Amino acid sequence: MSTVILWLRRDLRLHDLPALGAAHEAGSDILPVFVLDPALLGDSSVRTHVLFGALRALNDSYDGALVLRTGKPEEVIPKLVAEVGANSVHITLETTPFGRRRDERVRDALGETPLIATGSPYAIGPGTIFNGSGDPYKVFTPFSKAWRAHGWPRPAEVPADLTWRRGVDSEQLPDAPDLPEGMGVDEVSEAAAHDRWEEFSGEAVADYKDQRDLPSTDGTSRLSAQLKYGTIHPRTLLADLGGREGDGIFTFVSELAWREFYADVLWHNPSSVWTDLRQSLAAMPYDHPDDDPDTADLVDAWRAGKTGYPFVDAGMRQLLADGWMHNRVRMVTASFLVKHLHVWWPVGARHFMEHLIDGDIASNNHGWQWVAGTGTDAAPYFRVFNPITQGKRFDPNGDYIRRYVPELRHLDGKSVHEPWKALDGQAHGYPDPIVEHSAARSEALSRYEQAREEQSGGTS
DNA sequence: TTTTGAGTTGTTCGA
DNA sequence: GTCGAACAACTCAAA
Repeated sequence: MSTVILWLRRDLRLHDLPALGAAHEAGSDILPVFVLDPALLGDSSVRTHVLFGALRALNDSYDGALVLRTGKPEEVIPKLVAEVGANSVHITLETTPFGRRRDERVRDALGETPLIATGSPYAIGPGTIFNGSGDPYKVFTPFSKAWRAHGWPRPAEVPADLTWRRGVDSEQLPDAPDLPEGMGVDEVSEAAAHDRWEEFSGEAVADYKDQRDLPSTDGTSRLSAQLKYGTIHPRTLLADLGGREGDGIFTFVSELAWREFYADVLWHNPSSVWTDLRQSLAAMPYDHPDDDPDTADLVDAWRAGKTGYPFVDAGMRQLLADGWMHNRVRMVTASFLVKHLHVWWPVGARHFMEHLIDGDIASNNHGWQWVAGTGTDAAPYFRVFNPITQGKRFDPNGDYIRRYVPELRHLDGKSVHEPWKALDGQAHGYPDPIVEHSAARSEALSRYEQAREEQSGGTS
């Protein structure tokens, strides 16, 4: 029996894995391998921590057959092919700019041995859905309609008679980086993903439309990190939902569609990963933390959750405490950095990517571009989130704020949204606002005005 | 080709 | 307090 390699990356599961089926159909023993690529492991110690947990769980579900190797994939994979005499390497298609370049290098290095991609991390692979003119969609709503109309493939079955290739040397998984003191993150594994999905899809999904915007509740699916690592696939979720209808389910499916939309946008515009997708605000004057100590201080305060705006600070501290931030609060904190502190979005996107266990480059960076007004289907420039109003609307009783900002726990109810108005006048170590809202807002609008005049070439 | 309707997530102001 | 209008202009998608 010959050997085929199953090189795993963002697909750390056993079930509903088309690449596994494709490898099996080659009629050979399967050698599953994960490459510990130093270029990736340095990105985020939090994500490295959850990745290692996911790999341990994967090895268990693969009956101990998973092989680990450290190094550049374009060196490790061809070497392993030669070592075990593999006749092909199977992968799930990678769609990010980094992953596509890496896979091309590996393909080149493999020479005659084929690198075969089956499936993708998405229900419908990026580069599949086009509008009536044959162009990629640039607006979410029509994309999502076409995406729904296209339909989704059925989940893939686990092959009944899998045989793993045995006797190949594997490295020990290194110790995972320690999490910061007091930090707790959700487990990322196929079992944890299915447990959470079962819990969420049973009842909570029906209330998703109403509950998803309230960060004090458990109203979201909290599956983002599982989807990022592929411990569960969106095709599985969509199939489970089957013909179920309702506002909650429709809204949840829309969120899956957003994930697919941003992946599609990035697929067609790889350079938009760290640069403005649209050039309409190319002339925007930003403040730069690397050039200006005052701006550096403001950005540091934002990172630490010490802006003096409770809803913003709760979010930034949730990120540091849990490796995750509620979506509503991601928008508010991102808007604050860009529009209140006047800092270019990649500065914030990098911070999020460093700390989010779900750090997904397409969703994260295009979410930031949406906020900043430089992305596809972006928010209009005059839309500046009011961090106080957002807190009052989406955390009316202040429970979320008190959970993450202990200095404010002595304040009851909604008084927590404006601690400077508190009668006791005691700061309890909580900072005053680092910028004044209406002045910061006016400044943002005036900079946008400058950028637009510059862009149009006008001198008025 | 031209036209037309529409576009995740909001804020502020004034009646 | 509530409510509606204004905030700009542009691009996209489809008829």
